[in-house]
Amino acid sequence: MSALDLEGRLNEAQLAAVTHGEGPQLVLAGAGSGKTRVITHRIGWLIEEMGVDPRAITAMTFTNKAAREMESRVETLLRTDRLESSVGTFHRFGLKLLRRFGERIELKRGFTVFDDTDQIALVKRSLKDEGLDEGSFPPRTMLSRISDAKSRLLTPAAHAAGAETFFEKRLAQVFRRYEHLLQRSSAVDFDDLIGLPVRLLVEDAEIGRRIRGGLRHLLVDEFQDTNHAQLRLVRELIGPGGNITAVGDEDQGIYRWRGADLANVLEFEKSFPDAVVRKLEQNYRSTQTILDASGGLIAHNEGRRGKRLWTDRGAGDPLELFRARDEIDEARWVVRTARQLEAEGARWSEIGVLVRTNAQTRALEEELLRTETPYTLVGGTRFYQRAEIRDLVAYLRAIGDPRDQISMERILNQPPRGIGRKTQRLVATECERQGLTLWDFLVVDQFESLPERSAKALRRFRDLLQALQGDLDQLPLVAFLDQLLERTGYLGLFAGDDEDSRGRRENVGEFLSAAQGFGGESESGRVSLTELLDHIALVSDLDGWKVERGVSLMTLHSAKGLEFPLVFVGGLEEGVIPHYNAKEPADIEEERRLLYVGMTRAERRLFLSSCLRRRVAGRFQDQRPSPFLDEIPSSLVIVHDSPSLFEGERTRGAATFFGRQQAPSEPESGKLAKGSRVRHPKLGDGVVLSVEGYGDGAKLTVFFASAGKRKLVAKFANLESIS
DNA sequence: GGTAGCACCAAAAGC
DNA sequence: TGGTGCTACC
Repeated sequence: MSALDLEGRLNEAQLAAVTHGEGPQLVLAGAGSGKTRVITHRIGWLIEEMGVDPRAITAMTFTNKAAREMESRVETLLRTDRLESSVGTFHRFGLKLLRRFGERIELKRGFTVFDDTDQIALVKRSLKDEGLDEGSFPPRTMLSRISDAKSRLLTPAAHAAGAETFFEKRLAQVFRRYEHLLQRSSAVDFDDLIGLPVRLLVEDAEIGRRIRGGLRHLLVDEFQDTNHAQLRLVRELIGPGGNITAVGDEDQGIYRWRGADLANVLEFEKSFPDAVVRKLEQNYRSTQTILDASGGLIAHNEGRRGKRLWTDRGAGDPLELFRARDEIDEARWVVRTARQLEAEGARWSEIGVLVRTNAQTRALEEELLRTETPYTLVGGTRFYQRAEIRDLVAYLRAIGDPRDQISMERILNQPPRGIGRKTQRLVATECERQGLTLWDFLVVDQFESLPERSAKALRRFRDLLQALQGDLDQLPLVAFLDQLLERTGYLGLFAGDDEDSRGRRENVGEFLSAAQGFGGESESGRVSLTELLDHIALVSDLDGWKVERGVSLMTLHSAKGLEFPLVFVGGLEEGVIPHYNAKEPADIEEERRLLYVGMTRAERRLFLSSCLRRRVAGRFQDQRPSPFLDEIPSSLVIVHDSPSLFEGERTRGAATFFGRQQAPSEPESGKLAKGSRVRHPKLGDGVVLSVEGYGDGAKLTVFFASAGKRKLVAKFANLESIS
């Protein structure tokens, strides 16, 4: 029937979601159940079959990557190369509205978007202004509390009203100051990109009508990651009975600490009373064994609507759990196993190694390097966070908008130009006294209270910026950037021949080429500058990451949305996952979901590992197995104990420790159970590490003091049990 | 004004 | 253990 051949491409549940009529629907999409397929096909269906104006459709995601993927998939589906619907992140959507209508809520034109580093700087400044010290009020904590308040759409006043404790009251003070400084810098933060559009929609009836009028269908991806403000934005846009398709999976909500509220999914009908709720339970990614193992785990969570994933791909191999002596032993096993899989035909890029914390990657990286195994560490230091890049961005912002205090201060003496700490302090008090911004102070040029030397340096700096402002109006962006480096002599900072300098020079070069894409030849740089800065603010490094570069090593958080045929999850220990900071039941549930997300990344095989002890913050610590291991059906897991557990004097303690848990999948094979001591006529005494199969045909892995690990078939090995 | 060395801290990270 | 931000010193 349809040009899109929906019936041929979709299963029944997907088809129902795609062809849903008017009104709200919630699609509970299990891991690997084809949720992107549903969203893209629904967009296609609305346009192609329902004749909806593409421009009246908006799809919101959380990451640029997801947005790009979604957009290109719809384009392929509709055989077009420029989709007219709007597909983008929440924040990009918000920013677009603010750039268009921001003046209606007193936003200055050309405002900047502050990222988290700027935010921290702003919090530190607020603390200073309020006379509070960073020791008792850690900026990071303060910021996350402020962000938390903002993501619940609280104003400083509303927040202050609810403040009772001493700390809360100080927090309210900092919050108020923070907002004030933000405004004075004519900047907005990420929370504002959601919160201010809500205000716009609520307070300005006319603009609200215009925005709503242009929007007929709204699709939201990863709904379990939305916070209160985002839910509110969505509701203001489309209304409680509107055409929203929200797709999400409460079992994959791992951003509670960032303000995400699972209730948005769990109690969806409260926000959208007539919503139709559908479940996608057929999985197209993993084996049934992997689904049952992860399903067994997640079933222990209370806060869920419940799903049971199934596949027609067959059972597949059991999971393997390796119990290592320490993280080095663990890393060796992971890498050895990975290399073995590669030797058997897997490609490096088909292997994903997932861990809870960044610190865990160290041992793994060392082992990967040692064995010359190709790998990519996903995440890590971000390009736009590097000092040299931040400096350049600060220049661009300060030139674009001299009121941006934070940026102005950053470049004031970078590279050094005679405006040192002392001068800066003098200038700051002077600004304060006269009630001027730094830039106004420079322009007014009343430097009487300053030493002549400083005054000269300040004038030189002001003239430099003014010259650059002129350049910006006359030159296209790229030429302007060259001019910027020229006039400031910035690269002089990295003139050296050492590796560090070279790297930084390269980064600057990379930044220039990234800027190439913005603005044509003829334009004045000013227009494209805003675009470039918006882009930088909204883009992260993870976006540029490609899979083809070897084994992927990353945290569980960054693994979300990815899949690998072969997956390792390391550090299944109490304190690692669940992390020791997770104390409340809700935190534990989130940790469980995190492991669930990791496990469900696997297509064919899943390997788990844990350590008996681990170096934490530089010292050894005894580790207990993660309680989550008990929640995975034991019949689906083969357990191996590290041979190194049975070496030397550690043998006893280790054996007792692990003796508690028997390898679950093996039927009793008489005396030859895992852990039992045996004697071989030639190889001498040993310990059974694992048993696969049963009876005479069972394959044993035995560790012999004389010969190391050996694989034997019970029938032929002639083993004698000893004790 | 620049920098070496030391104290301090260590969960995750999207936009 | 390693990375980072600040102080003390040159």
